[in-house]
Amino acid sequence: MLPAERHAIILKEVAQQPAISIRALTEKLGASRETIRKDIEQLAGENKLNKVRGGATQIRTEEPAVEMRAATNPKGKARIAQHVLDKIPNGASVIIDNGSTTLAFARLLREFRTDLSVCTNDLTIAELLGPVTRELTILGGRLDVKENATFGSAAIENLSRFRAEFAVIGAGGLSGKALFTDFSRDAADLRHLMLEHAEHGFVLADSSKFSVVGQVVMRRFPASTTAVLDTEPPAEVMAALLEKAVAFEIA
Amino acid sequence: MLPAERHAIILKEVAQQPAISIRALTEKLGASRETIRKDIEQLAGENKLNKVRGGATQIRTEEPAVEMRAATNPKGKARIAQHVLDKIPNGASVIIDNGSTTLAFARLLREFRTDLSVCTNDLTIAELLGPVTRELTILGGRLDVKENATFGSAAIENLSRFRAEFAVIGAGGLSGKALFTDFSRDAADLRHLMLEHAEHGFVLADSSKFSVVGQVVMRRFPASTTAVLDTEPPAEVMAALLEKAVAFEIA
DNA sequence: TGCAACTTGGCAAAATTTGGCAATATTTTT
DNA sequence: AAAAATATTGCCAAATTTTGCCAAGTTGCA
Repeated sequence: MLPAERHAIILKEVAQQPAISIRALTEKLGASRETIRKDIEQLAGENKLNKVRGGATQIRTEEPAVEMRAATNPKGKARIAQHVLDKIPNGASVIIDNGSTTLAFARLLREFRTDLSVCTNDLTIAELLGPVTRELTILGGRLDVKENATFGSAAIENLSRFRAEFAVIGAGGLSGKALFTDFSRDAADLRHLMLEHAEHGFVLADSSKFSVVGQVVMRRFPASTTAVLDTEPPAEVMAALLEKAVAFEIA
Repeated sequence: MLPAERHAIILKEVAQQPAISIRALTEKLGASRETIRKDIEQLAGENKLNKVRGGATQIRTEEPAVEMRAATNPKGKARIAQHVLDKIPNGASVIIDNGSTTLAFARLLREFRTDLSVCTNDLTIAELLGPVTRELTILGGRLDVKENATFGSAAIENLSRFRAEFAVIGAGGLSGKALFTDFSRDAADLRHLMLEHAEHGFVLADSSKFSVVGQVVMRRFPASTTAVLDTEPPAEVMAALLEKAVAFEIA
């Protein structure tokens, strides 16, 4: 059995189920633990799968739907939202990213801040805040139906004409290895640009994002950016944040 | 059985039912109580579920009620919409304006045309057509809450980068004196640009617009534009249309 | 024969199981 | 209804198993 054959079978298995154990693979492939282990090591290096103790797990290629994410850790998201809200003065201009955490932030805004100028690519947030903000600008672009938000080059171009005092963005995942990651290149690019186009940026990541790794690694944030978490992150995430000098606060 | 597998199954169970007992999970997963207990502890730490005595419960959140826009569908608008729809081939690109008549057109599209590329400034139409069109582009800009659509210089700039085979726009009023009129400069400008950026333009005006005169007079349409009415207009409107050489059809 | 890939063995680390005991819930008895 | 008896569960610590990782040995192939 050639290595390429094994790799193909391993990837097929991992595509069919969320995880596969080394033990199961040794039987299926007739190879020793160590060989399988090295196969997994290599495939993990190529980002084809995640290496975990005892086997491998599939790399999540898309994040769960917004409704699902909104149901995850609502308390943590609300606490983060309140923390950020306290830092935004009345009358400010704010760029708000698409996502479940930023949606929680928008819900708070609707109740307590009716004098803001808001710019967003999230249609759910836009319809939520439209009636209560002083002005609401929507970023045009290709509509992603699942996210109910716009992305793509048109959105980026649209945003390039816009500046704000604050940017509030989300993240797909936060891990020790890759730090902030996202599930699509489009989203990552747009988010980065949002940070660059604001005087102060906030990156919201609740604890359900810990240990989640998306495919796209976000670029280094501008210096004016602060990450806001709801709980103390795992040790390796904490170490990575400190090493990369990412400013962060715990709500 | 890998931890990741167990976690996935536990979360699936908890998503399906409001609560799940450790006892049931030990049987289903073939792991000991203590392992399950630690799994639940960890997942609860990530706020994926609630840890309770004897098992775990799902995190439930109140979902904001989705307000449904009351949709009346007058016969005239539907007839106009059908008339225009017949002229648009499958796979075409279409710019759709904001408004109630164009909304009727969009409803038809949703049922009969799932292979179009659509560009619109109307969020209601966007959410209606998003799931069924090949691609949907939203024009960015200032959100008009009453219209649930975007307008302003940003929308115009956005549109300047966009071209389509067809444009389907509405009108605020149609009268003998002023011909096509609108209620805001923003809307009129955007509509005119939509016509200019399409090979064929359709201006939809049902009979309820006949005796209405808006504040803003629309500029002369491009030659490629056809007005579509649902009934024969009053004599003076008819005369004006003929005099100004506006192409029109009655659905 | 030489080289690369694979296997085997061993040890440390991590995960899991097991058993015990206290706290809490449930049932039975008074 | 209160109290006692019984069962269940949480939590802790030790024992057991599994796994990772390293190094040495073996196999297969050109």
